[in-house]
Amino acid sequence: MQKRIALKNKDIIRSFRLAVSLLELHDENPFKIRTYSNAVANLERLEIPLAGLRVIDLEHLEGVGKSIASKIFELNQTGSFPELDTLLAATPPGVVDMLRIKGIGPKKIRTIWKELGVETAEDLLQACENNQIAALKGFGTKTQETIKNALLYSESSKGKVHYATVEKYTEDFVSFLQTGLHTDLVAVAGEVRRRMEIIENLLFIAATDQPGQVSVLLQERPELQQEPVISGPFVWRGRETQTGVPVEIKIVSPQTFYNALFLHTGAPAHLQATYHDTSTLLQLANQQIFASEEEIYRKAGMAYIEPEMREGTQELTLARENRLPLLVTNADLHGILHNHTTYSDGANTLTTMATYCRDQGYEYVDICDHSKAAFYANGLVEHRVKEQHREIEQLNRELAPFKIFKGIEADILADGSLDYNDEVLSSFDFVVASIHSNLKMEEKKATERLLGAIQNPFTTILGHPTGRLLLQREGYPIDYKTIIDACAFYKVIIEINANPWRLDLDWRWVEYALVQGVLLSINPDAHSTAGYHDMHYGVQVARKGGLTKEMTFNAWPLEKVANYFEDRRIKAITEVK
DNA sequence: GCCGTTTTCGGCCCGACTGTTTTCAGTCG
Repeated sequence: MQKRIALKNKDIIRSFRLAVSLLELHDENPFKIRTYSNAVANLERLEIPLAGLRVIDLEHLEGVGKSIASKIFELNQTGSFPELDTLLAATPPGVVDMLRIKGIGPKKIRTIWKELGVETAEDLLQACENNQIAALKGFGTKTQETIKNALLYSESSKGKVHYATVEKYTEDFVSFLQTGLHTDLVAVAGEVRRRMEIIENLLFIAATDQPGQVSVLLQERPELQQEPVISGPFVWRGRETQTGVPVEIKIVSPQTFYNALFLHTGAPAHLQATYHDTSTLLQLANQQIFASEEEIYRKAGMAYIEPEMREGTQELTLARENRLPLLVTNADLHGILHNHTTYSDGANTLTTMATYCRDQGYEYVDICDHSKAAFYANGLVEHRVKEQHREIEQLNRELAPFKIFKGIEADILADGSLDYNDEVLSSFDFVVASIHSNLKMEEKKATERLLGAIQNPFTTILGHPTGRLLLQREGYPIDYKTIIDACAFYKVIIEINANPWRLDLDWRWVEYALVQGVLLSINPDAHSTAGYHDMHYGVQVARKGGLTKEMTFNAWPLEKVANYFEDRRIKAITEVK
């Protein structure tokens, strides 16, 4: 009997996306490919789980007919469907991997594969080095460079993961060791404790008087593969096999636990900081046993520094002068800005997005669907803006005192203008301006384009300033100081996009923004109710950068936010008259 | 492969941009 697998909608969508790419790669009927793409677009907007549906129910879904319905059903039964299996069997795995390369699509990959016989990333890099790619018809030196850069970027991302990928794992693993070793003295240290956006290794500190016990316990963790050559009696080293991330477990005596935790949390620049003019924190923690991290800082004559700030930048001076900021917390947030609904490319309806947010205890939610230039994301043409506004007004009457603000994520066009006229822009409570197209830009071009949007009186918030996707693509280069200075001058709020793939504005620029008096808003860019939970990651990087409650726009209460939006909107209308 | 009929087969088909061409295919969002 076949095992029934309960797939999530996104897993099903992922399989169909792969099928689309493979069909294109194998030069199948373009209309068939379009149909699959349409089905994917419709499935993305579905609020109900596909897993429980019968074939006959599936056939009634928009864009889904007999064939696709049975494929969805089959996916749920077996995890695949015959056509996908056939396509995969006809494609070398290395060629399937190439589909992930940004800047080239299935057609170009087909040419490379068929003309040059290239079937792996290594061969592809070699072909770039040998100038074979540039020589292909329809290719040139620029395409070859694009491919080479993408391969090198992907190579440099190997064995690294987003913070969000390992957070839950590290928490569970700490509990596991605490239970097994009968102690509370187990903690994650290193990059994870510092809440770095990209994690290159997992480091744990475990206190026990019986070091041998750790190896015994780890036999229950098949996902952890030891590398005996680099391990020892007081350190276990190896890898977490699902992600490939290196893992290190330091085994210490209970007395030295806090010293070890301290020494393995701060970045080198933090530990090398001097206190009382001569000694470093590193020396201090190596010389004397402490019963807590607070005690270490006290001894050094500094205020306690939160782990996420221990990077060796401005936090040491602030701690010495007892001027450390009181960092924003999840509990400080009153509302959630920048969210998508089924009006554009979100998975949940306006009502669902709003009531969910209300039920989580927030005072307000801001809906920012895509604007009309984002055709691919079903961006809102003018009459649909009006339609959405009517629905928001109706819901606001029903849900009061909870408030839905009418926002939009307006595309910043190539010339820095926004893609609606002033009249339409003035109909929103506020505007998030973001770049989504033509991401290949020089720093000068990108900075000027952003400046254009910042100078638009209707722009309230600058969305994900660099467009980066961590571990997947670098953002366009920008002159941070110029952008932040302009936001200060034109009173534009900067978003800290909380999606773990973005975390953009980068936390390294938070302090500079605060010094210039720029407000920051921690926004999830949620495309479903689940997306709201990304706020947590945004708060972490914001804290890392030193953000306070006062300077976090969405930590403001409803009335203050409403007044801010209205004042700004009226000022903009007056300005363009 | 789906849809919508003039019900059983024809039509479906974003816009901007890049990099390659010398008029447009491929890619992206």
